[in-house]
Amino acid sequence: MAARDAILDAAASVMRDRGLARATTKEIARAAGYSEALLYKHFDDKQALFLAVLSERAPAIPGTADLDPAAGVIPNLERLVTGLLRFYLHSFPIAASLMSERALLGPWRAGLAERGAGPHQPVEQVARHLEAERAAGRIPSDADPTAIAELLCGAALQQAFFANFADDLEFAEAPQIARRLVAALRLG
Amino acid sequence: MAARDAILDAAASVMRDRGLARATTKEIARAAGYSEALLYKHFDDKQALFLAVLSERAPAIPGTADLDPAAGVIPNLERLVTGLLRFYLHSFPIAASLMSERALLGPWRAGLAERGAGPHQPVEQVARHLEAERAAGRIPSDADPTAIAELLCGAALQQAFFANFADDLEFAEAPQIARRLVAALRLG
DNA sequence: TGTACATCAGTGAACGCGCGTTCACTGATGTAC
DNA sequence: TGTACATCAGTGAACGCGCGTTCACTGATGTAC
Repeated sequence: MAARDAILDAAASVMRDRGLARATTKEIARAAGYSEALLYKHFDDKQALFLAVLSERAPAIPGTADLDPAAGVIPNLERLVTGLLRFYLHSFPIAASLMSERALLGPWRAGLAERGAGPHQPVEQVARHLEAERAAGRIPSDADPTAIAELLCGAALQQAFFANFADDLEFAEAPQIARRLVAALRLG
Repeated sequence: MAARDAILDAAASVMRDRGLARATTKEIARAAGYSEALLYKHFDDKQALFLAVLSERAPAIPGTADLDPAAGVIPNLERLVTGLLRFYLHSFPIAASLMSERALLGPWRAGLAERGAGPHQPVEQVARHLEAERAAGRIPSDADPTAIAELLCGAALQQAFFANFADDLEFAEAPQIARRLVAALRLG
């Protein structure tokens, strides 16, 4: 299935770099190094190809697995938020584009629901992390894990939007932004 | 200029309801009640029409003007965030769509810059409000106005994204969400 | 007052183009006897 | 071993369609004398 993978990779990169509107079958085939006709041997139609990209080429949500428990609450939160910034930077353009393609939004939502996923996932991940920290007495007992997760993920999403708007795909200042956002919560 | 206004209104509503991808000249003309040809008497081309919608039909950013100073810091912040939730709910789909139309992003950015506007505007507005509150000693002196504004605006943006994703354009729970987000900052 | 012309909002019908999709085909490789 | 056929990845060229855009035009209103 080398061709199928190449097509998915090409589609994902064209969607990211040129935008959903310019992600035509011609452009994707050219990027993949195959004919347009071959796309239709591997996918029923263009929409099926897009949905496959969405489900098989979605960037991984930064997890809490690789955090060092000894590092301290704040540095760990900062690392988590830095990961979120990078995650949203890459996934936002495509996810946002779907708002302009109502036809794709429904099937995408259904596909996510089937896999038990959805746009709330990062929030839930961060909220669970914060609950554990609170249970361990490392953040104030009156802190609201879900609301704080919503604030952090939301801010990360917005900063990713800014970076995309400014066409800054390096996003070198991600760690500083993470530090500033976490500090503002005054959890220490 | 009744026709021009009708066309702008129609374009804005089609962009919002059907998405940028379905906002064709035919669809817009039909919604406006005029011929497609007339669009080109009022706008050079489709892109010029879109840019005019973006600059002349952008929803107003909720200001601090109509806040009651006697109401207290927290309720006022809650009102501000409720306004932001509604603002992002309406402006997000179109702004996000532009990520899929790279050709429109550059001119749009230029147009915003010319008017001294941009996606940072809500953040700056909220940050200025918080600065005033801090200066008046109504929130802790170690609170970071800009970072808190980024958290609140970001969270509002993300909740608007969720609502659009779920196709919930009523967004009845906006005030509760605002209350939860503001409370999590523990500024009281 | 009538008349001749200018202006202007607005349109129906056509244009070329690029899109997604399909079709009939090729050529290499596998397989049965 | 050769031979006949099946399978399979892949393609060039065409298809119809809907898009943005333009064109030649109409009919109402204004204006000069």
